[in-house]
Amino acid sequence: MAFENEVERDIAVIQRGVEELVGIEDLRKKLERFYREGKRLIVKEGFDPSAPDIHLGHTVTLRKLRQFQDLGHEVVFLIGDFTGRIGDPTGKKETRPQLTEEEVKKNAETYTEQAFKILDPRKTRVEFNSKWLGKLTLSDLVLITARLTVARMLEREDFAKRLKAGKPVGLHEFLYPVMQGYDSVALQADVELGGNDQLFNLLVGRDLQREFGQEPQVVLTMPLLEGIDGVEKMSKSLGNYIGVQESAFSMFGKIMSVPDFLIEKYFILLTDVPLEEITRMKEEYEKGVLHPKKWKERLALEIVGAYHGRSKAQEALADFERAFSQKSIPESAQEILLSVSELKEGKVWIMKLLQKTGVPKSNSEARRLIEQGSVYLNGERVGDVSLDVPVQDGSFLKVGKKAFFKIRVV
RNA sequence: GGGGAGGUACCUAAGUGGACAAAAGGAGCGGACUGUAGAUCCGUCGGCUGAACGCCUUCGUAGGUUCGAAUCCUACCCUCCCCA
Repeated sequence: MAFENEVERDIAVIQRGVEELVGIEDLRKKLERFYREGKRLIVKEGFDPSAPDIHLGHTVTLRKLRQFQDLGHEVVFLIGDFTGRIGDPTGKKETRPQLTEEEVKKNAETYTEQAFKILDPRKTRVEFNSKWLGKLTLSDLVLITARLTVARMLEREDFAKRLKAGKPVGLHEFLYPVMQGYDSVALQADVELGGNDQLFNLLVGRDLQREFGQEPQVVLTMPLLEGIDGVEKMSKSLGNYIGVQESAFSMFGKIMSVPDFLIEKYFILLTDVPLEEITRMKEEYEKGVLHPKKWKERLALEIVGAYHGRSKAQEALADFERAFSQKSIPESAQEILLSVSELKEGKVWIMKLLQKTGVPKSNSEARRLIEQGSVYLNGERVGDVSLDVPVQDGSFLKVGKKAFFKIRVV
């Protein structure tokens, strides 16, 4: 076989961190053809337009897409504007609210803008699946669905589980994998990427392509990335996410609060540090030579550096040390504005001040925070709800462990 | 279409006329400890009021009975199971 070395080398790159790779022989064939005839692979991933904030969880597959681009292939960034109306059954969510065309457009823009922090725009094609799904007639749909069976649908773990648990399964939910699969047909995708929870959907695409006489796509899933709680999949709604738009300080801090047992996984999936090096660090950690905090710092530097640059990452580290090791004021504390008229003899009611931070969701919560001793002004605990506290320009407020504020009096 | 079970807070789940803002566990939040990790312990966990054991809203929805309803009645909506 010609180009054997190139193909095997590429496959090794592609396999890093992968959870499941279905159709490795197909992949080999496709890569071989790429080298022989120059036919680039079409690598597709679908994105939900209703959640346009990209976090590190999304970047796991985005980074993989980027690797394909670096190997010379074309990425189709597919916005599921049509599918989004149904809602992926993976989430416990009901049908999603219909987005207007403008909303979809706007979300798509912010979405791709963020995605291009990772993807190469020149090798990315953005598509919307309403383009073909919107044109299907009912009889088209019947013909497509006729190629799949109910038993096949029930193989999906999520459906099977809910069925068994006596939870509802909407008939329309069956259409989600069908439509996603049809996307692959419409795009003639060579590879489809997704999180491991997408495995079923991606496989349907493979089946469907075969039914339509196409070469079946290679299915590649990445592990789901646990969020900073270390348990649940990283997601915005669970609040356990690290957004790619976040400040260096906040990103750094969040990475430091990730449980130790995830360090290796984060390294593999979120950095370009070579696998051998990661393994070496892990061994050192297990031998007790490498302190986990140091290891994690390295991780944070890598990730923050990728989004903010090396020097900003270093600053974030220093700031982090200042805030937590030395328990003093981090440079990057958020400012809260207080006008002179809000002061009485240089004092404000502590509750007022807390509300300004936006941390407590209600006054009751604010009270709780104070009563539980989590509020510090200039390093001194404020434990009494009724206190009026003296503030000046530059006063420093800490709420809980992680929220820092600098007070500006104007 | 017939029969049965059920809808309680973020989740699981108790409660079947007053002591219920509602048991218990989990998640979350906070404190101690620490490395903003984990484990552990303690506290908290609808909202409003410069806070009182005062008020408002919440037990699928809308009405009703009652001094008083998550609990009883009526109608409606939704889900699950069995049969067809």
